[in-house]
Amino acid sequence: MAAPKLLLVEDDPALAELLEYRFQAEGYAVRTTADGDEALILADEDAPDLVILDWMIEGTSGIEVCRRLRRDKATAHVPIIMLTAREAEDDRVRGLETGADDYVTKPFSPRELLARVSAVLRRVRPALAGEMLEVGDLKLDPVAHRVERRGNQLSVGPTEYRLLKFFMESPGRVFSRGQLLDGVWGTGSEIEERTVDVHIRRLRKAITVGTAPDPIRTVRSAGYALEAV
Amino acid sequence: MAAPKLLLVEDDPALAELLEYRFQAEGYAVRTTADGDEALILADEDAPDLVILDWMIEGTSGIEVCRRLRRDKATAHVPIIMLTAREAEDDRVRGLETGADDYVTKPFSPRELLARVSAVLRRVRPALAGEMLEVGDLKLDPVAHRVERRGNQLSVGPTEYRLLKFFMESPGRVFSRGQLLDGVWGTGSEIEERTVDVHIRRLRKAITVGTAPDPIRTVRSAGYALEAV
DNA sequence: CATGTTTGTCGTAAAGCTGTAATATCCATG
DNA sequence: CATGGATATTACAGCTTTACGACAAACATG
Repeated sequence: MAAPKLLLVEDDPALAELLEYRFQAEGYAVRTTADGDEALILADEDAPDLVILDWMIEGTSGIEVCRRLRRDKATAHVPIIMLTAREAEDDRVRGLETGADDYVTKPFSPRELLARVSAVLRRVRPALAGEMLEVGDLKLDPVAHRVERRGNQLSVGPTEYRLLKFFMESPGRVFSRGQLLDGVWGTGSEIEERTVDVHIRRLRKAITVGTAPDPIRTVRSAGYALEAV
Repeated sequence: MAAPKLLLVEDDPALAELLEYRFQAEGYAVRTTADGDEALILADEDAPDLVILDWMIEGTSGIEVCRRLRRDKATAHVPIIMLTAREAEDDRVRGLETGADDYVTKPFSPRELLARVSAVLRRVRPALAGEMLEVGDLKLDPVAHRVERRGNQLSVGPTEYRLLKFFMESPGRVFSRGQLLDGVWGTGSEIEERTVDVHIRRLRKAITVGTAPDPIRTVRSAGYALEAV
């Protein structure tokens, strides 16, 4: 999973450093600036997945930064979480009206901000919040019903799709043909165990990309497993 | 524009009445209940566009209501704003982790809650807020009821329009015929699933412009999805 | 009320998928 | 290296799902 890219705009050095540290520890790629104008430049260079924006910063004000981010097509849909003083209800309302997605009032705990960032990302970019299955170079998006390998869209039939999804939910684990029949075809299916072989073959064929190695391992007299390649 | 449907779950009668009044004045269709179990029933009968959920209610707790809404496929994607006591940071974090989209801490002003509701709806259901929907080269203006593609004005029938709008609110996502019937025709419609095919074909025909590719993807034995082309 | 549009359903054609069986190949072991 | 057991591959007939065209009823519109 690519690390979600955050842009942190905060002019209190102590708070900025604390947050940067915490977010990096959680697997986010963080860039930080104390200045509104610089924030706009950074956001324009490489659009972040989410902006955390202190409302009271030097230079261009938070509200103005928010408005300009929304106006620029490249960043119009990047979610923004603003940090405001507890008392300033007006700021909060104005921020939401300007197009901020959320606010967190100071003082807040890093844990709360983390939960909020993760909630927003989950909503806006499900793929970034881990609703996507990844095993080695295989990616499966259950919402879009898509499978991709090394950037190539794969065309996978219904049964092969279910089979692959089943494997990807337990990477590395060996399943017997009986277990696969139960898990993929449904308990009590009246299907020949040998038929599994055929679908494994079809799946292997479907996920072949160039010279990439076969990620499905045959375990003689036991079953099959999907390996992270 | 159809009035956005809110479900308000609040057991303080005074607050409930106040909010109901304010939201109706702003053009929302509000249903109110004080009880968690009843909330689930109401939400299931007719999925609201947004739920405002007090964390401390009688009967089933707020967190449980939230979890169950998320678990039911029909309401899994309905945004939830929770109302919490100011001090209870744990509740807020837990709420966000459970799948709530936002929280507002008590006491709050109705104006702030209004701003937040509108912000959430704008983000999750842009069409409800009158914003332009864009997916690939398709543009849909919910206010003017117009659809255009690559500069060409398209002529789209009523049902096809609703269908397209529904798709454009969740680009890339695959919907089963049943989900489409619920979302576009309304819950509990007594229509043949095969009929969806026909409307898909009509929609495909309506959005054909020159040699532009078909943005509607058929996912065999699963449904259809609109792709950003 | 006449006219054109929209809507849901059918029947059929076309496309795609599935399970099985027959055959070839692989592999561990004596 | 021969052998028995297990897996791989191929072909195919039957089945399921989707696309398409046509139609009558319902609806809207002037």
